[in-house]
Amino acid sequence: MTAGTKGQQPVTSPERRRSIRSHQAILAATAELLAGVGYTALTIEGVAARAGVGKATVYRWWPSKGALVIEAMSAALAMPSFSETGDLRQDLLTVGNGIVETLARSPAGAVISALAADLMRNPDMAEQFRDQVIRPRRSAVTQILRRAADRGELPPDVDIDLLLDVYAGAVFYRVLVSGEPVTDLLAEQLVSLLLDGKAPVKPA
Amino acid sequence: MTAGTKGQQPVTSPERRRSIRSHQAILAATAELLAGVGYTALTIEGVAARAGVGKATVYRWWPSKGALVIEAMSAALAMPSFSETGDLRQDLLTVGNGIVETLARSPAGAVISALAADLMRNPDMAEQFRDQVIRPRRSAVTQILRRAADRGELPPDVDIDLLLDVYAGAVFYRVLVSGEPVTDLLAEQLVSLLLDGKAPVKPA
Amino acid sequence: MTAGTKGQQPVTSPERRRSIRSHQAILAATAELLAGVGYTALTIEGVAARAGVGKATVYRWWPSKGALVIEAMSAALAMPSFSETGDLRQDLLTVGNGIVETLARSPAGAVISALAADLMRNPDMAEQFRDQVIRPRRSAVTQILRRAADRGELPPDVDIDLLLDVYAGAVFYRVLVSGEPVTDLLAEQLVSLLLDGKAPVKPA
Amino acid sequence: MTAGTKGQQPVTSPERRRSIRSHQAILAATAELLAGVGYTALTIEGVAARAGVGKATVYRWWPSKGALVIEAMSAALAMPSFSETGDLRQDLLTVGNGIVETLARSPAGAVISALAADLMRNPDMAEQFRDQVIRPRRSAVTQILRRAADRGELPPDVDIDLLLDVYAGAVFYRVLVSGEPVTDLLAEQLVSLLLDGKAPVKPA
DNA sequence: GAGTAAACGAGACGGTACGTCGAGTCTTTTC
DNA sequence: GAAAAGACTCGACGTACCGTCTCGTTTACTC
Repeated sequence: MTAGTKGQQPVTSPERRRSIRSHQAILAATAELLAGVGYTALTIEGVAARAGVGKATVYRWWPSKGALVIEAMSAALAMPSFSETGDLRQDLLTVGNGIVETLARSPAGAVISALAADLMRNPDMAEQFRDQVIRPRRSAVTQILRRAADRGELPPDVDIDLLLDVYAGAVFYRVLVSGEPVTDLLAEQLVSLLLDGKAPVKPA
Repeated sequence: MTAGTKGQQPVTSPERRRSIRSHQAILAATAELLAGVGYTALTIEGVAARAGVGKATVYRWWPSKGALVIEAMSAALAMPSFSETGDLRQDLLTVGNGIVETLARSPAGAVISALAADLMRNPDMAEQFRDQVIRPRRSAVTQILRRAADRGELPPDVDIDLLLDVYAGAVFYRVLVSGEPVTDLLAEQLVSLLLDGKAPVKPA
Repeated sequence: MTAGTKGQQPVTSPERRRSIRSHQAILAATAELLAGVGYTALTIEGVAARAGVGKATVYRWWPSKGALVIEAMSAALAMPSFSETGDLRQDLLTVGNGIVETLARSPAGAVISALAADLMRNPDMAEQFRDQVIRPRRSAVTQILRRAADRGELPPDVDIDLLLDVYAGAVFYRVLVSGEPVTDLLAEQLVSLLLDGKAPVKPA
Repeated sequence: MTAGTKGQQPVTSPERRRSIRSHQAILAATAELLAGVGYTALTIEGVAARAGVGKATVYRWWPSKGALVIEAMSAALAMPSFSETGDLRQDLLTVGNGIVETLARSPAGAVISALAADLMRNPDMAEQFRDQVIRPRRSAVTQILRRAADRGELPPDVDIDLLLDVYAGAVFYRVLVSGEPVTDLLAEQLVSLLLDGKAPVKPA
């Protein structure tokens, strides 16, 4: 089960980890199974078996399936590739397409959705998720916007977090809830909304 | 498991349902357990027991836990209360606060998050969810915006669906992923963005 | 379950049976399923389905699976073929081989074994079984012995029932419990024991 | 279902059994339930519950209800008490009454009857049954007869197995099939038949 | 020949048990 | 002396039948 996170940190400090090999085999097995069968069908038992490891070894280092998956995902998920052009609109489009790509087309989107339930009920896990997955990726993008604000392309007091939440949220919601197709157009419409203040209009 | 939606409709037409009492007891039990223990910890076995019904009776009419929960939720979840003032900004704020309320503060938000994983992997269930939960609620709001567009308060070719996706998505994403607090301010910022085209700024 | 025989007779007298066709379809289906899947795997549900009949119709006329099977068996099982030669030894051998044939080689043996458990716990069923299956077949053989006793080939006060029990019992026990092979030799040894009073010896 | 004995041995060698306590609790619970509710009404679920053990633990070590019951029975059933007097007739009578007692009056008879169906369809189980239940008890009796044959009280080439099958078979058959009462007289008649070669006669 | 009562097919119902799976804990064995 | 192996208790899974119980819908016997 997902809960039971009483012992939320590894009981022993990571340095004590004897078998780095086991540790990595577990993460690798997790990543493979995530890609293969998805989050829900992934079991600790299966991870242990595939990693050639006892279940207890998994439980020693990770308190829950979610925690394990988050760590595996953060190791496997590519960081967004910087390619800052200095043109805010262009950069934002690139970023947006990256978001679309990750959430709507890669397996990561499905995994994040599946994590959602656990994240809501488990603040520790939510914190870990933000720490290891969201923040590193966001901060790269935040830099871009920060610099654009400094250049005057955005209001100096722009709420970058909100701006990104709007951006990612729209994509996420489409994929998850409304089920509308997510196309490249979406990124364009969103950039137009955020930069030009144009309420989104249907394409001609 | 959650999936397995091969037979997505009740095998027999609903008219054959003999015991309306059972049927409703099951939905009621589901709603109670959702509120009590949440989606993940809800089991068909528990629903059947609480409803005083055989497990087979549940399985006869609903193909999966998700389908059952969606139906129970759509029955239990209040429709947004209209209070159209004719002032678009005001109406949109009201709508927005309703969304915030539902997603961030009521149990419904947690349930929807929990459903997310299933919705991604199961198109039938996603369709049912949109049909029974999203569309009825959205269409009410869509009317408001439609009329505002007719009045000229919005561009005539405004993409209402996208607009709503942006709105709800931002809230959803905050609650679920970024974990930022969701306050009344959020609705204001979003309305400001959507209507005035102002990139969101941090409050003074 | 096999029990639950509270209403052991058909509630209504057999003359009221409306559909002789149904009645016979049920017996036929039972016989087919007995031959096909055996007693244990035979279900009332399966019988009803194969007979194109509602389950209730089966329950209306037979109180239990066992009762149904006994009736089907008694209808299907051939009576021992008389071929009395007047020579007791010869006749007894023929009878013996018939018993061996029925119990050890035909499906009937397996069915009777399977019924055993029910017969022990259910006197009504045991009585029905003796009435419909055992007695008719035994009485034919009893006649033969009776006549042999009259001719003086057996003591006039011979306990025919015990004699037959010994005969059939030995076969039955071999098949069922000790698992020794049951060959034609067995009948010979038993006849020799019963007629000549020779303790059985191993064949040369 | 009763069958399904594909994996007839415990998958792991018995030495791996961790909890001897569990193992014995299961056998004890089985014996109690056998005595209490009988074979047919005995369920693995019930055994597990009464033993305070998970169902899976039962299934881990025994492939079927039958196998479990056989082991429990062989542990619980008393061995025949030797009291060899050296007088064959007397010893045989004692043995016979023991058989009558066990098959016709103790619960063991009912259990064996109930096992019959499974034994017929499942050679592995039949073998286990003979190994653990029949053979140990028979060999004791076989010794007696063997010695009597050595003393010349029986033909040297007497077929002891058949002799015992006749003996036990007659009792078994009476109890199970013909339903005639099983009295002490039966043992006498059978001994008389086997030793004196007297066809059984009705008592005066 | 119409009216009526039952028996009928169909199958939903509340249940019980099935045999399997995975969770998370605990113990034994191995390196 | 950690970690592999895996047995353990527990609880839910989804399925199969049980025997009972409506449902309409045929019959086949009255009148």
